Amino acid sequence: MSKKTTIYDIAKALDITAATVSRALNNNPRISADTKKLVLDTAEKLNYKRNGLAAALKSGKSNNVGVILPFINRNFFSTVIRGIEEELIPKGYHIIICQTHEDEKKEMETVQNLLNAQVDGILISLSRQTDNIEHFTQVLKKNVPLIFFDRKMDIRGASSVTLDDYQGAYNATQHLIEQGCTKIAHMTVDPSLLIYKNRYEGYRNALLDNELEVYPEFTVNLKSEIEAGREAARKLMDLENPPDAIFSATDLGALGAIQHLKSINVKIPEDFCVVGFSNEPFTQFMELPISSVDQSPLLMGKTAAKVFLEQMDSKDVKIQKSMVLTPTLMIRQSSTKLKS
Amino acid sequence: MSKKTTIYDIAKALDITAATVSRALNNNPRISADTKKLVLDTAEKLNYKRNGLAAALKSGKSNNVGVILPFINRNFFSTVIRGIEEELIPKGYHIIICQTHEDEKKEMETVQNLLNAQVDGILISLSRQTDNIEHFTQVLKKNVPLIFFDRKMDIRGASSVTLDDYQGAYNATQHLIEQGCTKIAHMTVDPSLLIYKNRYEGYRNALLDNELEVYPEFTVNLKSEIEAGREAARKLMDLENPPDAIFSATDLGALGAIQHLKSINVKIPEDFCVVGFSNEPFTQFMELPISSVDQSPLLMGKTAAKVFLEQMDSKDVKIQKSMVLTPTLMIRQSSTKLKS
DNA sequence: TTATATTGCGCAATCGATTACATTAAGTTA
DNA sequence: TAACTTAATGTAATCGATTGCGCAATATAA
Repeated sequence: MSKKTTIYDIAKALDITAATVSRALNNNPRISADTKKLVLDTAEKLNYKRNGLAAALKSGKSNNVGVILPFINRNFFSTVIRGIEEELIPKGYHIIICQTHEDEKKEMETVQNLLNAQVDGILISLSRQTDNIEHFTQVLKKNVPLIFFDRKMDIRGASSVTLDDYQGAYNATQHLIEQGCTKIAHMTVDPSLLIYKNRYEGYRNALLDNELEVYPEFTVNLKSEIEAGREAARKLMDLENPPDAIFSATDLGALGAIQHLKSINVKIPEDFCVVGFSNEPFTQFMELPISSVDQSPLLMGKTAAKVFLEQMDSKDVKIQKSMVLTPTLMIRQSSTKLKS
Repeated sequence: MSKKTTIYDIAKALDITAATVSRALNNNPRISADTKKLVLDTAEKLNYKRNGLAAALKSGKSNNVGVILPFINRNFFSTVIRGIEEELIPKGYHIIICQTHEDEKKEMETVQNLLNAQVDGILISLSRQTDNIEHFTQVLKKNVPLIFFDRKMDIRGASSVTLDDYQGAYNATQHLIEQGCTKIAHMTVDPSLLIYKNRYEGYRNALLDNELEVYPEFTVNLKSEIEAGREAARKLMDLENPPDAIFSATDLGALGAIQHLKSINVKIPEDFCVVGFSNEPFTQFMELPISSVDQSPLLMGKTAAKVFLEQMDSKDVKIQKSMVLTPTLMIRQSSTKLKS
């Protein structure tokens, strides 16, 4: 276990001081080209590796950024992460990923932990439960960039990258209307979360703009689970005047609904259309591929990362950016009544 | 932006030295209970937060562990991560996740980066390409625990947690045989990777143990993609003497095969059985749920984390552990010819 | 009562890199 | 040539926490 070589070792080898070595390694213009080369060569020879911790301690910059999200094992989130990585790793950052499991308390703890670990920034997608903002004001007070993605909260000083959920929902609903559906139901999850509220509004306004009635009993809340989708579809179809289409705010909900509809021999898409939301991979694998709204998770991650980098580059100026990505409707068989 | 409080601030407030404060905070037995209480109270009052970087620099322990894997946006891997987190976060560790995208060069870079960041340990699932071991011996030389999961390499000093791929494949094949299939084909990916080699061996030996012939043309290599599965199935069915079952080393391969089989009106499971590997979520969502071998990713992650903790607890003693988890065959409709 | 533990805490070095502030030598200008 | 730049490097403090060693005060033993 050979001791790691430090700048002092290099200094000793060249009979100069550690300060000079440090400057040479950092390509400081006040160091002569000759010395730089000597230092670089010796560093190489001695197999020198910069001790990130020491540098971090002194400079206050850890080169770590924290990413907080509800779950990692969901395609949407893991793809966002991939986007973040693609931007940040090449810049020398490390990504610390933390899951909240939709638990506000855990979210608050995690923020504290990351702050103690001296992260240079925090990218976060809110837990469902969260309504406290104290932990976020703490982040901002410490002048640590805070960027929300997907699930945001409006806080002065925090940036955000979100999807235009309203537009996505509007487009999906409009598409169903264009397919000839007139009694369109909506499955939502937790209307207290902004994203679901926006999806509902998009759905609602598309109906209104097309002079279709908005039946309250056509909007059902459910957990984002497949069984819940089945159950909700059952209830909808048991109505006196059942719907002829469903726009679901989640893909699993849509899938559950389709399963129930098939089980009661409803023909999709001939007699019933379904559109989901998130464009989860399975939607295209199904025997009956499911139409869905794509959230561009890769782009969202990259964008959030870029916003973070901007904020780092100009720590003095206070930047606050709110970016909204445009969703893409992926039209598949589950809603293709008419061939266009 | 108030300056962070340090142990010196606490010391000054109580008119004692920072050394005492440090010891009190670390619950050192040489500090009196009274002093400890005072320090703790004052720390609370001044909103003191330990600077992890400083502690890390001094102690050489960063409380970060690196997790390296090919992709994060695959259910198997993201669930392994969840398992790792569940064990390590409560112990105060942070998890730095890095993706190799199956690129050996990137893997080597990543290992270097993590080492420079002074991680306390590295948990890794090999990239497909990797055959170099230099970067791993470097890790071990620095006395940093190295634990492989799922995709391993045999290196002195490194531990591993893997699945008994052989057994999983054997059971799957045996199950197909018990369903009455006699001409069982096998879709594999990259036979140079140990996991696929073992799956092949399991398949092969199950056939041999049942005195079934092993036809070379029944084993096909493919990428882990759905189209490849379709294509491979086409080739298999075009054989003079086509198979009556497929055991695929990947779920996407199985799905692609099923899609092709359906398209040529082969009845599953009546006339043809299919079993996949990995138990990806979609396998149970399908209209025809696909049998698959579950890899217990959560358990794998937890186990790998525990092995790491063990190694940390006894840094002096050299522990090398190889753990093999038992797979579970999830029998679903795609291979249920006979009701048991 | 003297010798010896034990308890509680301070002193100061240390981890490795960074950087404001000298300092020295060489080059330039008038 | 004196006065002044400029270039290149050195000095030493600093980031915040940890820890071996030592010392004083109190407790225990002989």
